[in-house]
Amino acid sequence: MVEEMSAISFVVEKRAGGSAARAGSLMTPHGIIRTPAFTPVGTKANVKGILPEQLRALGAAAVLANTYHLYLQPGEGMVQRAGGLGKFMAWDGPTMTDSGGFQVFSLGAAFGKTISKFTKGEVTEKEDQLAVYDEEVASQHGQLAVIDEEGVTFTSHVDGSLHRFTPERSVEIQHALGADIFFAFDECTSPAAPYEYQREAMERTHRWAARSLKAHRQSIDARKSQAIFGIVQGGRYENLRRESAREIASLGFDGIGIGGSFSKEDMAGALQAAVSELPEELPKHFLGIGEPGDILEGIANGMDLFDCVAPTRIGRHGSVYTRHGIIHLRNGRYRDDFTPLDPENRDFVSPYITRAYVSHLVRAGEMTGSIICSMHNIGFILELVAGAREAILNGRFDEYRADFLRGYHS
RNA sequence: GCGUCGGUGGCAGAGUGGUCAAUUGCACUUGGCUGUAAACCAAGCGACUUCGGUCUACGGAGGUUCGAAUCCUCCCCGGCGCA
Repeated sequence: MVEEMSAISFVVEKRAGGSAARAGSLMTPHGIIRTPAFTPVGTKANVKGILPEQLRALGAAAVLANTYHLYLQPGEGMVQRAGGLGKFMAWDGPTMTDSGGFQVFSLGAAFGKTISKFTKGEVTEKEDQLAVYDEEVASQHGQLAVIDEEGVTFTSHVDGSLHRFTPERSVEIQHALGADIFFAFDECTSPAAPYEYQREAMERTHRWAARSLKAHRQSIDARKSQAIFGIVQGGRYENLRRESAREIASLGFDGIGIGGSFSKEDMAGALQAAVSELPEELPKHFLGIGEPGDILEGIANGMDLFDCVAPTRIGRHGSVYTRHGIIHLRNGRYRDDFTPLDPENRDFVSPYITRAYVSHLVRAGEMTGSIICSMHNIGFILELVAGAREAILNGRFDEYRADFLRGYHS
């Protein structure tokens, strides 16, 4: 076997005693990411409402952007001419790009429906029927993405034009975007899809993974400056997760992404099954996760990297994380609440800004309210994850996690 | 004083004889949001209810009618015009 060069390197520095949690360092061409780490999502080359220097001040190490969105607007060529994603958005730290695989889901099976990455309880029969990709269903229900063996055909949500992604095309675009780490093109399935479909999609994702990797290896330049992560799928089924992990691990990626959908109850099991089949030394990214509790769950199961839109989305919509759970600033009770956003949080936003003030801004539709909440939430999650890393290094992660959860659900 | 137009739920503003407890927007209340079609989406928003309804409501008081937010009379209030 030929020695494969990689643009990144990862070392595990400390393993927790009671769980699979570990602390490490991920060296990238644009700096070190101390793990576990949370990377804020900057889909269209910006973290909504937040400037790069503010991100840095909040403690973010890296930013994750999106291939599909940047391809449509402003086009990967524009980003390339700017000198790559980081230069383009004036972020000098590490960058990552998602492959567009999530849009196969969000513009496909999930289009026009209420289903998300997570199921809560049973899925209705109607949702179940619509949870797989089918050209006929697509035309009937207005889906913007239709899948086949070779790739995915998208209708642009921006202007309705028709586009085609294949694994090779996704890699080509991601090379132009130039992030330090990017993902193989995959199919993120609906949690409502039945077992048979999860298997079919997973196997297709494996074929796409091999094609993505092959396409990446054909570019000597890209291999010097960019790393590629393969994505494990398999939905909420442990046997599929195990099988997928084995297959993706065998291909020789620089790192692993755990993708797809779960039901809340089965997440830990699916994760454990996948991790048990993955090489210890590879960095592992839990795609699209998440909520504080889910991040801690991920860390406990050996995840090193996380990304999620939740901090900025719920923040923009007027909700913030606190040590005692999420609060909705739109609620009437906060109009006269002159306490800080989260009295127990140390980030630079919450100690100085009152709930009453943010409540006013949010009610008045002022973007500053959304920005404050987004900044606070990103700061909160970054602090949570940084605290987890500290705890792992000090050998008391389990205690840290238990303490946090006790407060969060009180 | 005369003429004229108008007074509808927190606000704006539809409706002009039954299908009106009253369209719609905003405000308000509460949910939701996990690799961002999302500064978004959903539900509720007179009172009581055995959930079938019952009662009180469209400036006020009378009246016409089987039936009135809608038609008539008087009164009160406001805009505009003329004295």
